[in-house]
Amino acid sequence: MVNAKVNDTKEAILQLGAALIQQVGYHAFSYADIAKKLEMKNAAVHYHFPGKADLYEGIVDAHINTYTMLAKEMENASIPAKAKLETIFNRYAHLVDCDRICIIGAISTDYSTLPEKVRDKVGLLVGLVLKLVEKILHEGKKKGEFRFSESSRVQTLLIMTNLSAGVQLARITGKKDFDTIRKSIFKQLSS
Amino acid sequence: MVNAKVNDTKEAILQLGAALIQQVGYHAFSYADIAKKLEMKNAAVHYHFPGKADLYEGIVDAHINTYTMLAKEMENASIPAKAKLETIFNRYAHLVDCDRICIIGAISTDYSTLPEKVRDKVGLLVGLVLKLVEKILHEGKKKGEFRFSESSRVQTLLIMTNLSAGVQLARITGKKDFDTIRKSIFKQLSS
DNA sequence: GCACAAACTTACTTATTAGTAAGTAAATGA
DNA sequence: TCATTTACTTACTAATAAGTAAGTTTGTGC
Repeated sequence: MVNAKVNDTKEAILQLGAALIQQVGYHAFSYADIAKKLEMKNAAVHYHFPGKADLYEGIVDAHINTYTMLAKEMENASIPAKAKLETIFNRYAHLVDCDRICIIGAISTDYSTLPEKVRDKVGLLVGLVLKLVEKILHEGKKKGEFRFSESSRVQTLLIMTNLSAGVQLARITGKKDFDTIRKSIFKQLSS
Repeated sequence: MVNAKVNDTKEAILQLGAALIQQVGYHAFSYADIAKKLEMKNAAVHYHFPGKADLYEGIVDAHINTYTMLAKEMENASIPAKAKLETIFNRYAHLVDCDRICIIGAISTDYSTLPEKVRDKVGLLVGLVLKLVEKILHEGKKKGEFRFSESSRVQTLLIMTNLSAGVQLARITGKKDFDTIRKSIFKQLSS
């Protein structure tokens, strides 16, 4: 990989880094692993991300961007709230297929070992994701698509913990349990 | 630490190991960390657990024992199902205070890096925990303490994922969110 | 066509990792 | 009491970790 565009390589490192965090955990892979898979040298990874914490920060930043964009898209999309929520669920279902766990779940394991700067950004990311789902639920309730007795915020906490740990559990007990959780949530929301 | 009883040292390693897995993650601590904290040499830890995977296996075994005993106690206890469920919830609430995440959540991160032998035992452990809660919910429903429309098994999946990811989320957003989830679950169960 | 910066590689360092081999001190058991 | 076992320590090894300094190639603006 000689002289590829910056953003290509940097992007590739970010995506592989995120995949590894979600597949094996942050402390279970090294820069050498990344370099080997991307067919470059160790030092090339350090060129883009001097320290491993910088890589982590970059990955969190990327997820903040993704969810900021997703939130904007959903704000403007004129589709049912149910379809919006399904989009979120599909993202999590896909994780199970890739043998990944959700990024927030993965981060929560590493959290105590992260520098404060990164922790702060993680807080931002989590806030973003929760807000996104909260808005979908709120909209769905207002439009009569969803029915739930808790506040949208509390219902978001319940559903997002179902999703996050559902993906984790599926690793151990199989995907069927994730699908069961998924169905149950939608059933309850439209009862 | 010269000539302490086997079980004392071994037990201390197991407990510290579990704490570290739940606090910083399996791949984020070393035998040197354990040795230092227990004021012994690196090789002493290897004496009790030759490889790190053996330590992991020992920790999973210990949890299997704990939950087997807990299940037996609860089987025989003549207290309300609600009290039994509260015992489970208290265990998880305590984790938040110790800056730990739940052992199953922690394991799910490491899962892909574990040897098959350990994975199998993890499967056993998860089955045990789920069965324990399922029985509590089933009993509570039969006695009219709890009300829920799903099967006990599905309701267990929902609640346990709420709990596990609730503890993880609380690390990032604060304990208040865990308490919110807790209250909401009990409210829904007795509605 | 030349300076310069971007995107690397080569070649290293230092620390830490898991793990082992050999020795020792104290308790146990016959 | 003497051999054996248990629970270690001492002293090491080989591999891997993160990270860096210095050099090289390649594209770009002027």
